[in-house]
Amino acid sequence: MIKVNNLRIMNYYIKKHKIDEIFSRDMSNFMELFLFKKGEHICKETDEIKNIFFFVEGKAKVYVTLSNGKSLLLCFYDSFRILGDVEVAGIKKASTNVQVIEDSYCIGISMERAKKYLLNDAKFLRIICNSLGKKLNRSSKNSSINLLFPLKNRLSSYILATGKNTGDSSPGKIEFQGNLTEIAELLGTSYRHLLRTLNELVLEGILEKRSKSFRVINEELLRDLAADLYR
Amino acid sequence: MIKVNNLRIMNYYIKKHKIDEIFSRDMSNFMELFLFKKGEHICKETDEIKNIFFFVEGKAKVYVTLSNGKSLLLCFYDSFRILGDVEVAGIKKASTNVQVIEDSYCIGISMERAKKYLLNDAKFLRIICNSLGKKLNRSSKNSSINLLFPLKNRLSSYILATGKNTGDSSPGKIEFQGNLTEIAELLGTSYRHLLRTLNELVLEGILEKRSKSFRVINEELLRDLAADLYR
DNA sequence: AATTAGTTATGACATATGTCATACTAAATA
DNA sequence: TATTTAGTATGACATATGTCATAACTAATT
Repeated sequence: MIKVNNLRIMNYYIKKHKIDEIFSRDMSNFMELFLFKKGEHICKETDEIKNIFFFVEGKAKVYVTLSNGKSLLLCFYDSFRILGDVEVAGIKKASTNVQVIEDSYCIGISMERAKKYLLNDAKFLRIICNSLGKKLNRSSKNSSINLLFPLKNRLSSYILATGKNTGDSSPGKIEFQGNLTEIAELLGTSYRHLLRTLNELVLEGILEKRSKSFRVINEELLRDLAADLYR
Repeated sequence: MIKVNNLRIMNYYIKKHKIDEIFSRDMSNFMELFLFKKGEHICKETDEIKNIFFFVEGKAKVYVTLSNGKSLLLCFYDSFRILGDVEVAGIKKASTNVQVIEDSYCIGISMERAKKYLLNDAKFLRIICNSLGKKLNRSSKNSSINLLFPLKNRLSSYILATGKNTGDSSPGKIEFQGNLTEIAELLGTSYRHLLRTLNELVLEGILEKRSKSFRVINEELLRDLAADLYR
C-alpha cells in the first residue's frame, strides 16, 4: 500500500465517482489516495481494517477462508465499491479478504475519523446501507449459484471475469492465465477437477491452450456457459 | 397476516427486544403487531414489502428462487431480526423470501412511514447497517459452507434447525418432519439424494424412522456432523 | 370399490467431483 | 551440477449427486 501524494489524480476520482456527495460535510481533507500493487491485500480477515476505502480503479478479488484452510472466491471488484462498510457498521471483523489482482487505486478515510465524523451523518449511513444491501443481495444469489451450478459454469464466469483483453482483434482476443492451483482453491474445487474442466473447454473449441495461458477462441459459447456470477 | 390489537403483547416484545431504542424519536404510535400463521410468507421476491418488520417470536425460513424454478434455503430466523432492511436501504427488491414455519409475531412499521421518519435518523440507520453487515457476513460464510460441505453435513444442520423438541426426556427427544420433496429443494439437492442421505443417518444410528417423522436418537453425532450453517 | 393426486421409496445408471499416486517440467538454490 | 521446490499433467478409482423409471402407499374424491 503506497500513499500517493497526487491531488490531481485523487480529485479526478472524487469527481468521477462523486465521492464528495457521499457525505454531508466536506471530508476531502481526510481523504488519501492509495495505490495497491498487484498481489497486495486491501484487507484480510485477520487484520483490523484501518480505513474505509473507496475502490476507484483496478481489479480485486474477494474471498473467504474456512477453518480447514480452504478458501473460496466470493466475487470481484472492478468498479466503484466501498470497502470497510461492514466495519463502519460496528462489526469487528468482516469475514472476507480483498486482494488486488491489478494495480488498483483506493481513496481512504481513516476508520477513526470516519467513525468520529460520519456515524451521525445520515446521508453517509444511507449510502453504507445501500452498499451493504447490494452486497447482501449479490451474496445471496451467488450462494445459490455456487451450489446449483457445476464447475464448468462457474469456471466460465471466472475466465470472463479475470481474462485480459489482449488488444488483438478477434478471435482469441481474451487471454486467461493464473496459478491453477490457486484458482482451484478459489473456485472451491480440486486441482484435478479444474484441469479436467479446462480440458473439456479446450476439447469443445472454447479455449485454446498456450504455453502459459489459455486463449478464448469462442467467447460466445463461453458467455452462454457463464452463470451470472462474480458480479 | 393478521393484525393483532393487543398492546400488552406488543409492549412486551418492544421491551424484550428494546425496539424503542432503535429510533431517535418515539415510533410506538406507528408500530403494529402482526401474527403470521405457519406457512404464511412475510415477504416474497415478487412482492413489494409494505412494512419494515421486527421479527420477535417464532421461526421462519429464508430462501431464494432461481430462474430455473429451483429454490434454495439461505437461513432460518428464530430470534430477533429485522426484515425489510434491504428495502429501507433504497434497494427495490430484496431477492429473498421469508416464510414462517411456526406461528410468528412481527412488529411492523409501514415502509412509507419508516422512510419518512427514519431515513434521517442516524441511530436507526446505524442499526440497519449493523443488521445488514451481520447478514452479509453470515451469507458469505454460508456460501462457502454450501459449496464445500456435502449434503450430509447440511442436512444435519437442517435437522437441528427445524427439529422440534418433543418434551420427552432423552434420548430421542428431537423429532424432525416435513415434506421431503420440499426439503430437498430447499437444501439444493435432489429428492433421491435426500432420501439416500437420510437412510445413511438411519443406518448410522443417528436417526430413527417413524411413520411420519424421524427421531434424533444420537444428537451428539448429529451435532458433530452439522456444519455451522443456517445461523 | 375405483380413481386420482401427492408423497414416499428404491434400483439402475450417468455425471460431477474428490483423492491419490505418479510423472514431468521449469525455476530456484545449495 | 545436483537437488529441491512449485507448478503442471494425467490415469485410476472412489464418492457425491443427479436423472429416470417405477412401485407402493395414503388421503381425498368420485
